[in-house]
Amino acid sequence: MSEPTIYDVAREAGFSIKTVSRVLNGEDGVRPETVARVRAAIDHLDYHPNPAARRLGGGKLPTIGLVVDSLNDPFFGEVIAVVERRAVEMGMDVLVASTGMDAARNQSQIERLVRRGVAGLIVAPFGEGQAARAVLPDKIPVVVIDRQCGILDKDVVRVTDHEGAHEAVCHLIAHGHRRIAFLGETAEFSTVRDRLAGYSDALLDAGLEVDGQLIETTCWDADAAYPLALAMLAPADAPTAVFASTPLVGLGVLRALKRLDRQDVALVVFGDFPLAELMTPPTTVVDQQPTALAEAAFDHLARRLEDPVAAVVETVLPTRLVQRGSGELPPRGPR
Amino acid sequence: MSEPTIYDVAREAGFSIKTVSRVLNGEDGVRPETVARVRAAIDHLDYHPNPAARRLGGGKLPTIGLVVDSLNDPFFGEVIAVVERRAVEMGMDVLVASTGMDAARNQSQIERLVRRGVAGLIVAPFGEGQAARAVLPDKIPVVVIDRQCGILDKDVVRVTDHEGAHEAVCHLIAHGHRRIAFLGETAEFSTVRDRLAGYSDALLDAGLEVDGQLIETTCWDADAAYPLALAMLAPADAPTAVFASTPLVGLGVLRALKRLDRQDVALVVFGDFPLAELMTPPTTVVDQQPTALAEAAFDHLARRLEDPVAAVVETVLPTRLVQRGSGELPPRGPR
DNA sequence: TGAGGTATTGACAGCGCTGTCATGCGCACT
DNA sequence: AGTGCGCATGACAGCGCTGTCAATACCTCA
Repeated sequence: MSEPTIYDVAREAGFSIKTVSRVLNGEDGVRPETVARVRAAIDHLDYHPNPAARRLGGGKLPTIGLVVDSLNDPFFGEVIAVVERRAVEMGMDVLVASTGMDAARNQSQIERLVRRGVAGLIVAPFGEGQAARAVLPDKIPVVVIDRQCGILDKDVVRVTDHEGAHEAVCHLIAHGHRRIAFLGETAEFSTVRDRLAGYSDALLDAGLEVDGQLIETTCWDADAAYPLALAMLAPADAPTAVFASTPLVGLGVLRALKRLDRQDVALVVFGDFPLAELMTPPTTVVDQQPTALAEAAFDHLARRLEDPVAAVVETVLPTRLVQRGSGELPPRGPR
Repeated sequence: MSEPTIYDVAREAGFSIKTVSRVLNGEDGVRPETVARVRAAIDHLDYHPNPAARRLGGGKLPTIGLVVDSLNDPFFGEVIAVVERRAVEMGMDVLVASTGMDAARNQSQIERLVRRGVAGLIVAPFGEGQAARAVLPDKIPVVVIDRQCGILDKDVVRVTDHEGAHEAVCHLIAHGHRRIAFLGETAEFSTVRDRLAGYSDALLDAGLEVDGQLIETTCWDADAAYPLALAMLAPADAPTAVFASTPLVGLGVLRALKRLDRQDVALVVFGDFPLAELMTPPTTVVDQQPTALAEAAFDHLARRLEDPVAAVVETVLPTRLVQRGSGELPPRGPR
């Protein structure tokens, strides 16, 4: 009635549990004929090894931990979907954890997953440098996604934040804009700093000055971004274009534009979002391909699961400027 | 160096492991003074019980399994976020699994989670009736969300699909519409059938006829809905209003409207979505409050975790018509 | 023919916990 | 003083697996 155990398989196959264990783990030194007999017994009984027992016997769970800022963010939604699909393909499952942008919670979540015995971790770490590094475990493979945070001894998969922002702002400049706002989340994220640097460099490259008045880096989420965007766009000398460093910030900006009933402000958002093409005008974005990022992260994790001492790699995926209309608006003349 | 075990705690506290175990599990028959000493030892050593060992000793993992159609659907994103937050609050964690709208995968995913030893399951079941019921385990608590599927012996949390659709279509009728299209995913979902029934009833209540030409129930996703919506809206006698039975279908409709450059077709979407208010015109929706639904589902699961034989309850949450503009458009006159 | 090696398999302990049952103790009561 | 009981605690097996080491059979080579 209850689940078959390794003893049932051993009895059915006519070998000891150890031999069954060997077959299960693909160890060699077992005669092919024996392997076949054991396999047949496994199939016949529909046996599945008990992960808890395996773990107790000194192993890891067939489980991957995924730690992200927020589980309902569309960007991470794509990541979760990809990671789960890939994990299931290789017989593993996925424990999810959110940090809620809180350093303490970030740490406790990671510790919990490690104690659970996950085999590996994919993390969008919250925080910076030493502090961020310190909470990442060393005993199991970890792949860092989206951010770098100065972590040198872990595999990292991220996108060309600087270049993507640079390209976007150059694009706006090429369309005649001179006063371009930057709205970002907290500068605690390396991504935001890199994108800000790309923004600044683009302005400097064009011989324009970087005006601190046009830079806002406290837009924690869309709700926080909205009033800040309103304030930024209200003055008579308001910027003629806006660069939003994340989709959530972009959403706040779009709300502000809607509220002000303005369709003449150019906008480029870093990070694509589902309904961008339905905006009026359709929103030009820097696509960071969350799917490809997640696939790459999983590839790295799978590789390191096989070979824990493989060399550390940092993968930087290219971004892609998707012109849809909002980024190609000309600057509005003075009122 | 490695994690402290129950033996370490026992030694530190000066009791046997069994007494520590009793304290850990809140069993009574332990002197308060002893409890305090054991607690102190636990804190001092920063001891955390090993879930795998617990499970092996005949228990369940402190883990909840969550099975949904798709992990990057915004609706389920909200559900995941709520479930994870609540789970972590009570010291549990969350294994996620997606069915990809595939009955076989639905079944294998559920089986896998059960084998892993999750303590409970929250499932948006795929499929119908007996078949759907058969894959749900009986040994652990299960809460069914979003759909009913004729499952009578499990807690269910869903919304007023029929009433919500009825209200939406009445709303369109009240604004003068007579030819109203229904676009839905597959009729395999009870939700879609219920919403279709609400739609039909609203028409009949108003003395209007139900025209099969205006009903489409094969819009699996936004990509499938788009051409179907285009076809539906192309003819000279096209409907003047559309009711989309899910946000994904609504997205397809919005794309079609954008493509046709029509802003005069009334639209109500069942299910809110993040950028609805930024559409032109802003999209009127039937809000199904995914957050409240997830909270209720978790409440039920927590209750049943404590009391496995509690009476089965079905919670039906109200929907709310959110008027934003698209649902209040008047019918366009004949061309 | 016998020593030594290799290939294959098995016996058994132990992972960290919980369940079962036993033990010891102090108390009320006869 | 003797009996019985309830309370607090402990000893120990067992959950299903893997790691270590031993055992057996069969070869090879001298």
